[in-house]
Amino acid sequence: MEKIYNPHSIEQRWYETWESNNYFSPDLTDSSKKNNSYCIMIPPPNVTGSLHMGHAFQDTIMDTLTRFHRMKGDNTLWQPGTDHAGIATQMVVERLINAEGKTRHDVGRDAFIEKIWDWKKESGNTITKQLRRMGASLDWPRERFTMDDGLSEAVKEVFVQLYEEDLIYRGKRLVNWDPVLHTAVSDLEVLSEEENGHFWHMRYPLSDGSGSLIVATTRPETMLGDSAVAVHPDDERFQSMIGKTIKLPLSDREIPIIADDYVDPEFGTGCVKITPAHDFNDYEMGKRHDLPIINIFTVDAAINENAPEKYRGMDRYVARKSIIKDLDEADLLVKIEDHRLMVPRGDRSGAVIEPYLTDQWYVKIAPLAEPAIKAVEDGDIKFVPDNWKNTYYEWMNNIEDWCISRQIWWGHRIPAWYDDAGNVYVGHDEQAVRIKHKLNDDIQLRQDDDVLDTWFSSALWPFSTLGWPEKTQELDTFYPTNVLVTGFDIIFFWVARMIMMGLKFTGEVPFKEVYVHGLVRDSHGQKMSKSKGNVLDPIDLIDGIELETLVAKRTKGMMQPQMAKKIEKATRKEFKDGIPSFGTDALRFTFAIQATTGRDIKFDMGRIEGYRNFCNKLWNASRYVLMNTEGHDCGIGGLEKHKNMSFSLADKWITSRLQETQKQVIDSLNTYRLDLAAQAIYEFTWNEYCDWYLELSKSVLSIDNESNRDAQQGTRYTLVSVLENLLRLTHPIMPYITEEIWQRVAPLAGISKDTIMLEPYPQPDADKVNQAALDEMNWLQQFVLGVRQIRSGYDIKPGKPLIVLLQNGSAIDKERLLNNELMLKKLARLETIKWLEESDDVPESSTALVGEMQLLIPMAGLIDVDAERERLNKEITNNQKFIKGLEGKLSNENFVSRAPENVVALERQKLSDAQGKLKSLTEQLEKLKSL
RNA sequence: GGGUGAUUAGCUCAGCUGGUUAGAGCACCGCCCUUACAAGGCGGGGGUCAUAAGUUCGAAUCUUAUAUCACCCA
Repeated sequence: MEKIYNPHSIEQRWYETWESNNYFSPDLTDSSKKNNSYCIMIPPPNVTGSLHMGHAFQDTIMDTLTRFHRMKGDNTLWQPGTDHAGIATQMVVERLINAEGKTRHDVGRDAFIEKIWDWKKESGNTITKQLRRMGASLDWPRERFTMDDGLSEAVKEVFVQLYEEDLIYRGKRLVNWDPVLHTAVSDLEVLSEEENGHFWHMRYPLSDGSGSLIVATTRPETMLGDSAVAVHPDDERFQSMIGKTIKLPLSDREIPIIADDYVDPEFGTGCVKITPAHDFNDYEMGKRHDLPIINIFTVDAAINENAPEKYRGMDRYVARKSIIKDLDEADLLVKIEDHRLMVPRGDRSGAVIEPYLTDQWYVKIAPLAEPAIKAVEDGDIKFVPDNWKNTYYEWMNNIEDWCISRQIWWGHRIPAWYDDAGNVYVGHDEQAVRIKHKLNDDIQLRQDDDVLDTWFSSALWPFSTLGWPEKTQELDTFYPTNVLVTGFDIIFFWVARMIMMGLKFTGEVPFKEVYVHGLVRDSHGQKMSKSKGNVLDPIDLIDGIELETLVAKRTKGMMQPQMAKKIEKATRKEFKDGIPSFGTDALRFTFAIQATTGRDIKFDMGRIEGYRNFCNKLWNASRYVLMNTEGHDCGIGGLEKHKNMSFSLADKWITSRLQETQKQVIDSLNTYRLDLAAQAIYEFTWNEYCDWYLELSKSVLSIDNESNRDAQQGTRYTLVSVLENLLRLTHPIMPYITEEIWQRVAPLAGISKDTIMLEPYPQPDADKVNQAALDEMNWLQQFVLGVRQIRSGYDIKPGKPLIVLLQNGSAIDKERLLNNELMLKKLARLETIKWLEESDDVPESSTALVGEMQLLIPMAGLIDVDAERERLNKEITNNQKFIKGLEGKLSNENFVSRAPENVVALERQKLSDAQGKLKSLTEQLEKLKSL
C-alpha cells in the first residue's frame, strides 16, 4: 500500500467493478426475500441539472442507509431516475434558441420539444455520472425518467381516473400568472418577498357629487378594473355612503360602495378598492357581492381592450405612471407614501406575478387530503424529526385545490380533447376518447394545449417507477417503500402530494417514514447561490480545483457583473491555494457526521480536511496491520481452530470496545442518527484502536520467541479481526476506502469474497464484552497518563527512560502490574517499575494517582521541588472544592432521602475516592515540606 | 401578525427519557520527525451552557417570560 492515502487511485475503479457486477441490484428471483425488502426512492433530480451540495448531502444519507440495509441482508433497492422539470428545462433550451436569435414560437411546438429531447440526451447523464462519483449504489438498470413511456402511461391513467371521479375539473379561476413565461404557476412556485414600494392615496368622487372617498393602493393601475369600493359595515365614518355609487376616475364607470367584514378599518384609509379580476381577496369579495369581474390585462400584463383606450397596450408599469400622472392632473391624487410590501415573484422567471383570470385544470384536493392527514395521525407515516408533522398538518388543513395545468410545451400533455362545440372528452388517447364517446372520425377533435404541472408526475414516483398501473413483482416487493429522504423545502410540493396520490391509487402509504434533513450552507451560514458566488461544487471537493479555475467558475455568467470583483476577492481570500482533493469518502464522512436531525449544515473546509485526515489515519493503521500480519500466522478460525491461542489484556479490551461501538453504530443508524454513528466510528478508530491498541500490540509483536507464539497469534488475530469488522462497520459511510483496504485484510481473516459491500453487517456479541478487561485497561491507561503528565509537566524529554516507584497498592494493583509490566514500560517509556516497601526511604518525587495506588517518579535532577509543591497545592485546592460540593450534597437530608439509591451511592463513592485522593496528595505535600 | 427551530470553548457542533468536576473536531500553547501515519504523536490552556424567574433533593436538559438570529406561512 502507498504511504499516503490517495483517493483518486481507488474510487473510480471500485465503482466500475460494483456496477458492472450488478452488486446494486436486489434479488427478485427469491420470493422468500419479499418480507425483508428495503427500498428508497431517489428524489428525482432535474434531468438537465448538475449535482449540488444539497444533492451530495442527501445522496450520502440515502446511500449510507441503502448500503447498511443491504449488508444487513435486506433485499434492497435504491431506485434511480430523473425528473423532466417542465419549466426549468424548457427555459434552458429556450435560452439556447434565443441565443440564435429565435424564439420557441419561431421553431414551433413539435420541433421545440424535439430539441429538448436532444438536449436531454446530451446533458441528461451529467447528473447520473456525478451520482456515480458519490459512490451512490443506485440500481441503474432500473433508471426511470418522468416522461418515459411507462411513467407517462401512469400519468394518463391517474388523470383519467381522477377526472372520472370528478376529482379533476376545469374551471375559470384566478391563478398566479407569470407574464414572462405565459403560464399559470401554483401557489408554491410563487415566492413573496418584502420590497420597497409606495402606497398611493387616490380620491374617488361620489356619483351624486355629495363628496368623495379616499382609497389607498399599492397597485394603482388595477383601478381600471375596479368594480366596487368596500368599507367595514361598522365603520361610522362611512355609514352614510354605503349603497351609494362612485364615479370611477379615468374609466367613468359607476361602481357601488359596499360593506364587508373583510375590510380592516384601521388599515390605510379604511376604504378599499375592489378589483375582482386582479386580487385574490377581491375575487372572493366579488363573488360574495356578485360584482362584475373586469380583466384589464393581456397575457403579458399589458393593458387590454377592457380599459379606456388611452391606456391600451401599455405595460402595467408604464400604465401605472401614466395613471398617476393623470390622477394628479385631475387633482385626485392625495398623497404618496413609502411602503414596504410583499411582492410575489415567479420562482423560475423572477417576474412579478399577477393574479389573472384563466381557464385551468384543477385537482379537487379535500377528498385526497383527508386520508393523507389521517395516515400521519395514525402513525402509518412518521416524520423524522417528529415535529415536521406539525408543518405538514398546518399545510394540509389549509390546502386549496391544486392548479395542475401549465401553459408551456415541455411536459405531459393534458389528455383532454375538445370538439368544435367546446365539449371536453378525457381519455388515454384520441382513439380511446372516440370509442368511449362514440365520436365519428368526421368530428374534429383538438387536444388541450396545456401540459401538467411537473409535480403531478413526481407525485406518482414511488409507484409509477415500480411499474404501476401494471401489477408488477417490483410493486409487490418494494411498495410501500421504507423511507423518503428529503429537504423540508419540498414537503408541500412533493411529499404531501405523493402521500395523497399513493393512498388514492394503491390504497397504501408510499413510504413509512420521511427523514427530513437540513440545508447545506456556506461556512458563514449563508445559502449557497450563484449570485452570491459562494457555491461549492461537490465534485471540486472530491477532485480538487485550482484557485484560478474556481474563481473563473464562480464569476462566469453573472447576472450582476459588478459582483464579480467582490466574489473574486472573497474567493481568493478563502481559498488561497484552491481546494485540495479530499476524495468522496472524506466528503461523505463530513456530511454523515454533521447530519444531526433537522439542522442545517454550515460547510466548513476545516471539517472535511479533518475527515480526509481520518481516512489517512485508517489507511496507515491498515498498513501497520498488514505489515505485521501478512505472511504470519494470524490464527484464522479463532480459538476453535487454535486452542492455544492466547489473548492479551489489550486484545480482550479492544474486542470488548468493538462490540460496544458496533451496538452504538447500529442503534444510531436505525434511528437516522448518522452523526452519532460516524462519531462512534471516528472515536473508536482513532482514540482506541490506533492510539492505544496498535501501540500496545507493538510490545507483543516485538518479542519474537517460541514462548510468545500463542500471544502473537492472539494479537495478530485480534488486529485483523477488529480491523475487518471496523471496515464493514464503516463501509456504508465510506464505501471506497473500506473496500480497498478490505480486499487486502479479508483474506487474513479467512474471508474470500469478491466485495465488502455484500458482506454481512457486523453484529455486536455481548459475550465478547469482557468487563474485567475494560476495568484493567482503564487502570493501565491511568497509569500511563500519570507518567506522561509528569513527563510533560516537567519538560522531560519524551525519549528519556524513567524510573517509577509504586506505593499503597492493593493486591489487584500488584496483579495488574505483573500482567502488564511490559506494556507499561513500552507505552510510558519506563526503565524500571518497583514497589516500595513500608520500610523503604521515599526519595523526592513527583507523584500521580491510579485509584489508591501512588505512582512516584524520583526527582533527582529532573524535577523542581517548588514547582512540584505548587502543582500539588493546586490539585489539593481543586480536590477540596470538589469534596465540599459533595459533602454539601450528601448532608442534605432531602437529597439522601429522595434521590434514587444508586445516585446517592454513586455520590458517596465519588466522595470517598476524592477523600482518598486528598489524603494521598496531602501526604505527598508533607513529604516535600519535610525535606 | 401566526408557526417552527436555534442560542453550549475563539470557530463548527455533540450532549438521547433531568444525576459527568459539561465533551469532540478545528484553532491556540509547549515538547517530539519514536520504522503505520507530521494529513502524525504526547501533554496543556480555554465555557456563569443567551437572560430572568419557576418546578425539583438535583436543571445545559423540564415550564414560563424576555432578548437575539434563522426559516416557514399570512
